[in-house]
Amino acid sequence: MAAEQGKRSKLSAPTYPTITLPPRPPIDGLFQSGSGLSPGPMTLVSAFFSDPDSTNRSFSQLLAGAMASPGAKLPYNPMDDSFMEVGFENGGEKNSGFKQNRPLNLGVGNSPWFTVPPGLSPSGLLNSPGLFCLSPQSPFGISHQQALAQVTAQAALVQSHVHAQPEYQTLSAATSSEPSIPPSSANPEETLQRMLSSDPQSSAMECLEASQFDKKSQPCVAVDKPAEDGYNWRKYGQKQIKGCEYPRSYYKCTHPSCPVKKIVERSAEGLITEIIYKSTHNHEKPPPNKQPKGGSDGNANLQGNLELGSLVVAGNSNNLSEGKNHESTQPVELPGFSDCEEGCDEESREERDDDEPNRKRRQVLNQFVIGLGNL
DNA sequence: AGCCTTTGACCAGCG
DNA sequence: TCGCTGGTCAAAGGC
Repeated sequence: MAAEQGKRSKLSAPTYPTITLPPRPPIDGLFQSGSGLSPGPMTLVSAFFSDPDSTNRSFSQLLAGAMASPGAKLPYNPMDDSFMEVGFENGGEKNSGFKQNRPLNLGVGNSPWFTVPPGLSPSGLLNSPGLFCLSPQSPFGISHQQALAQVTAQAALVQSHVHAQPEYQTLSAATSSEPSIPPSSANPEETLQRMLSSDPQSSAMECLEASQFDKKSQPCVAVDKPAEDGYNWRKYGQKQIKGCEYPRSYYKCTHPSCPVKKIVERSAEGLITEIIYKSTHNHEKPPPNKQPKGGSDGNANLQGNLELGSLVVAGNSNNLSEGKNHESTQPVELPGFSDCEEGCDEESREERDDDEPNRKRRQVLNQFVIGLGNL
């Protein structure tokens, strides 16, 4: 294992991408409440709506801002069949690789990131009752259908691109030649209209209506679902890692003879910061009726919140036929979810972590995203 | 009954 | 060689 750790460190040391944080004024205003407490997702959403800085920004604007922002991409995670927004910057020197890959400060950055958690499909996110229970027509200024359409369309773009490139396994960086998702139209509403016309999601509102009724009374609680990726996982171990407040969890794919494992790491705040995949699925995803119920996978039992940190993929589930060895792992950071920006070393990260307001901001936004994804 | 998580023990690599 | 550390095993219990 130390060997593995060593490998990871070597492989991910100085060259893997880091993140550039685009301006993020509207979100910052969200965290100005002086309570110091982390509100629940819905509380946060309410705060979002009532915040003076955000009242003039529609949800579509926020989405468009995220998508159009220079670092924003929606990399497709072949293991999870999901998309995440990822932004990169060119290789800031990092001193030791693996552990360097911490999420960027949420609150410190300035971009209205709207992040789809790993394993949570955009449609899943937007279909979630937690999002739709806000109101049929969101105060953001666009309908949930529109939001769904936009995210789904963006996701589809990435998916088609990634699927065309089976070698893709480490969530390409800006430093690579991989084309990124083109920014949304300068006019987000126009973009939405185009997407709506091409990507009808009529079921979304049906789901909304049903879920509103069925789950209205359910608490908006963030549960730990590291990656709802369509595969079934069995937790086979948990280890307290030195220097980490929270244990690292080890999962195996439950498919017979499938060698895939994943390691879920947490930040000091108990939030997931890294999901490391090892090896390659030698099977297709289980059919939907054999997948975990309720949008959960085998990890649903973990406690705590979901933070979107970095995703490390060792191996390529789409690259089944080639039987390549998948020793390499390459962490990929998600913008707005890392404690560390370019050139940030351990020392400066600790300094950031000491920044209590920023830490709380991160927690709040994390919960926001988590809430949307899990409700 | 089957599958899951939990958790302590064990093992191997590294300094 | 030894202690530390991380990864895995496997028994126990829960759902």
